[in-house]
Amino acid sequence: MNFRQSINRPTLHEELVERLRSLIVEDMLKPGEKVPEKELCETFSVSRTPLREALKVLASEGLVTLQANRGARVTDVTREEIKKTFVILARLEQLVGELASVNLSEVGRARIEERHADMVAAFKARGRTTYFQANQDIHNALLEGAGNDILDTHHRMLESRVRRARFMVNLSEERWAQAISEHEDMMVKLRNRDATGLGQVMKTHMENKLAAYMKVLEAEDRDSEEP
Amino acid sequence: MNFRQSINRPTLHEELVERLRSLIVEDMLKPGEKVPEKELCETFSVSRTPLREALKVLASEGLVTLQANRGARVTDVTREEIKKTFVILARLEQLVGELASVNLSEVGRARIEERHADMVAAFKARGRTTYFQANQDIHNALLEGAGNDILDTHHRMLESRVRRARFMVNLSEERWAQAISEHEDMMVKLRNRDATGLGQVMKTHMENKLAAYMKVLEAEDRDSEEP
DNA sequence: AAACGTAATTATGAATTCATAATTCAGTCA
DNA sequence: TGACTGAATTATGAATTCATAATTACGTTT
Repeated sequence: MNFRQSINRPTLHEELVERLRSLIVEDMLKPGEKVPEKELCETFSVSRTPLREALKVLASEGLVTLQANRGARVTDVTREEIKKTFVILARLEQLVGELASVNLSEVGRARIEERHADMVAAFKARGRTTYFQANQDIHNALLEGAGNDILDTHHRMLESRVRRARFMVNLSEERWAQAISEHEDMMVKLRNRDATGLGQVMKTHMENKLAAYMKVLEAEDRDSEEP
Repeated sequence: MNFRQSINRPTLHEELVERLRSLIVEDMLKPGEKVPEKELCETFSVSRTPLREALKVLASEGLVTLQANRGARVTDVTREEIKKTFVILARLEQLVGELASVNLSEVGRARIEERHADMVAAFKARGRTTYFQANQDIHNALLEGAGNDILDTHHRMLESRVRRARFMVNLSEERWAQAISEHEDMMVKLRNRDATGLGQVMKTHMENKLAAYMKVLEAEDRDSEEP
């Protein structure tokens, strides 16, 4: 039995970090927008102290930007920063692949295979939400399977900064098909416990995501130039 | 002229994050030790609010561990966690090498060559402090030269957790010579702007540091078994 | 004397208060 | 009318206060 559950009452600021992170990642709070302490205190019915503590933590993660005496703003992640983040994420994903190949249990692998099937089905039915969810589950399972919690922490930090970008990318039908093919490849490598192979595929997978994202942005740029 | 200096007065909590981080990294506050808010407030003559904000930030970096209603303790980094951190650092170093090869200016490279010469001289004179400083400068210069500030941030976070370990490692004369040789190799690769090569060497450099560290620990274990 | 239970003390999480920097807005003058 | 000045307002950083959880100290019981 797990006694932790009953005892573990998280502190306010911990909960607030989660809630605020969600608000930002889910795009309820838009980039560049100022984060009004007062208003948020009312919505969450807490005082400013724990809220400000939470903002400090989010700032250290880079999700919000603090200016002395001018409060917090949702960090407006520039295109350049997104590139920089993806480059790092690609390497971390590679490491995740290598570690998961070795450390993931057979049970864990089987579970991933299941979710992979769900994902392919969602692709065929063009069910984006279901697809995103399955995709997320697979990546999380691999991350967990890698058995390196510190890697997990930093991966999550980096990913939260570019989450919006990742949503945009898969809008393209072409990229979607490519992503599925890459995932098929990942499953093959995972079945064979091919550490180097899985690492390589996952690195490329991420690099292709960046490339697709940049392509989308460039298309947008062209559109806005000639109205 | 730089006007920033005069205007930029960092907030208390920002300064405290720096001060506390130093205390932990420089081993003034030992792992496992509880961080007494009251005492620190007096030494820094600030109130608890900014100090606690700083602790929250350090906790999100993993340098301290918070327990609800039980305050903060300096995180006692286990051997396992040190391994996990080094594994990640090795990959980030590899990326640093690849990026620096491409992005570092010739002026920057020349400066690193100078510091490298200082480091070799320090090695020959067995000047550990000078060696450590030059070594640190080289790694920082490469990190900066990579031109990816997000990489920089995460690298620093990870490094601060294992700083003590890195100091221990270079105590061995054998490892010291090996490290110098690896650094020579790095300089060659950097001169040739061999991105893949420099990345590879830096990855291996870090992996060897871990190996040396583990060797030291195992020797200690043997010693403690048979007193 | 050891172990348990309870009261006193201390430390911590969170709310509130206070001082000051930033912003807004009204009034003035060109 | 529009730009500037300065007072009023608001928002923020930090200190203080308050309520409660955790720890310690003490006394009781066996």
